[in-house]
Amino acid sequence: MTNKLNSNNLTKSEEDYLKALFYLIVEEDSVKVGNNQLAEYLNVSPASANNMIKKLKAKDYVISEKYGKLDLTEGGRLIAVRLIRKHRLWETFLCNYLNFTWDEVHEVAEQLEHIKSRKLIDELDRFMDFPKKDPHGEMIPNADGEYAILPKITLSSLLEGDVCELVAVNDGSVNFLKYVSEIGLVLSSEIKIIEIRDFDKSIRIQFNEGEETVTRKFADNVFVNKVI
Amino acid sequence: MTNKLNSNNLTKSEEDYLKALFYLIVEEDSVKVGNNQLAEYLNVSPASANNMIKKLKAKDYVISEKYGKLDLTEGGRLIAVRLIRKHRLWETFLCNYLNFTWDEVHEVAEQLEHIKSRKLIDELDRFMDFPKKDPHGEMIPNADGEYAILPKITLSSLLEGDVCELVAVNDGSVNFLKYVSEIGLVLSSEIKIIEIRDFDKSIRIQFNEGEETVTRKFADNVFVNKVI
DNA sequence: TTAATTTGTTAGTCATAGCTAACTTTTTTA
DNA sequence: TAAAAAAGTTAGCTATGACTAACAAATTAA
Ligand SMILES: [Mn+2]
Ligand SMILES: [Mn+2]
Ligand SMILES: [Mn+2]
Ligand SMILES: [Mn+2]
Repeated sequence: MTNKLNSNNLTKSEEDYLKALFYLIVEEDSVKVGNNQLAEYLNVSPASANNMIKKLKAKDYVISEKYGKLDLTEGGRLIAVRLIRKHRLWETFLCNYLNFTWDEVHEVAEQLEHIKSRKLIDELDRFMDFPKKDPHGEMIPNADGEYAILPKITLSSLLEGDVCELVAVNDGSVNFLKYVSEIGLVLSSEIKIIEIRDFDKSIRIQFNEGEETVTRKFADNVFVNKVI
Repeated sequence: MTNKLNSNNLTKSEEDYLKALFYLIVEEDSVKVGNNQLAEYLNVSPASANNMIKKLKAKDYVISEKYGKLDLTEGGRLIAVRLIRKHRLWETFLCNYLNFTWDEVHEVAEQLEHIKSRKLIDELDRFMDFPKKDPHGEMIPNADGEYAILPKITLSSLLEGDVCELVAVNDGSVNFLKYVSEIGLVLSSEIKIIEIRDFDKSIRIQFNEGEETVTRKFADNVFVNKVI
């Protein structure tokens, strides 16, 4: 019932809070992250988040002034990046070796990322020959916690006539991911913007498998590399 | 932070208690299992075990009368067997694909066995082509919870002149497992009993890689198949 | 610049899962 | 068969991490 094991001593909850903070601070472009924002992201009450932040401050993973915004210390950031590394490596393993589809992996990876064993994750990395990207196109941090964030240009930021390549999807809901695959899009699909309709800003796109009209909300969740 | 997911709803602790009960009742030959015995096995206080047993009885996984011995219901047994299946499949994966040695796998499998995903474990099973035994020679239950217990004859039960094959080791400590490999024994090694010394019941054995004298305690933890 | 709204904090409660100390029942031993 | 020992139970405590309700501070709008 005791639980020391490898490296750090954080609980699953503490880890999830640090990871959430990292996403809000680094991944999303929200400059300042507040307590209630964190609470909402994690689906907990503001009181719960406040409570946990207090603990993480005591452990020196988080900094903030009373009533002020939140920030991660270097230690906190490192734990978060390692979690993301584990999460993405597991997702890659599930997709590439265990017949999971890209919309099925997140839920299970959310559990697997908390397994404490340095050797496990480094060997898994080696076994897969050090993959660079996860099934959603996101970069996998390396064993030293180095984390390359890929430039995030959304499909919705392009103009009529532009051509781009699908590089990643916003690590989103099962619904969204299923939708993307169902219309025939996959990572590295080449997409041309045919028309942006004035009426509702919906976007007509063309790609290998045909043409589709997608909403702005859809396009906001698709990251691309502009080609033309 | 919520945690429903696949199949059952048991906590890690509840699962570990059911698995422990299963080992004590089925694997070991102790006919009757008591509360304090369970507590000792799990390194918790008798009060803690008693408390958990109460919960597991309420959930209909355990049966016992007040001050009486413990038993698993069919439901409790099934959960335990599924845990053992997961534990042993993960140990097999760690050994055969991730360069873990047989003394390193248990600790990590103890965590991995609690990951809740039917698909994950069945696909892992398929990926490894449905292995029958784990790295310690123990049988892996199949997806239906069918569990073949292999007959457990210990090396210590043999007589001078007998020849046997090492089929399994008692799922034991890192110290023991390291010792076994260091003297050169592996699963399916053929072992001949050269002499049982009267003085201290120590046993002189001969096998491929040479000769060794082992204690009775050692021989109690080695399961064999008598050949001659 | 005051009032309303949003954001953050505190206090107190609950469930889980440990613990110790004290007690009761059962079993063993003398 | 009575006393001692072992086994099992209960009560009451702790820590973690949720929650709600009430309150305080900061920000935004009137
Ligand atoms: Mn994910
Ligand atoms: Mn998680
Ligand atoms: Mn094991
Ligand atoms: Mn376990």
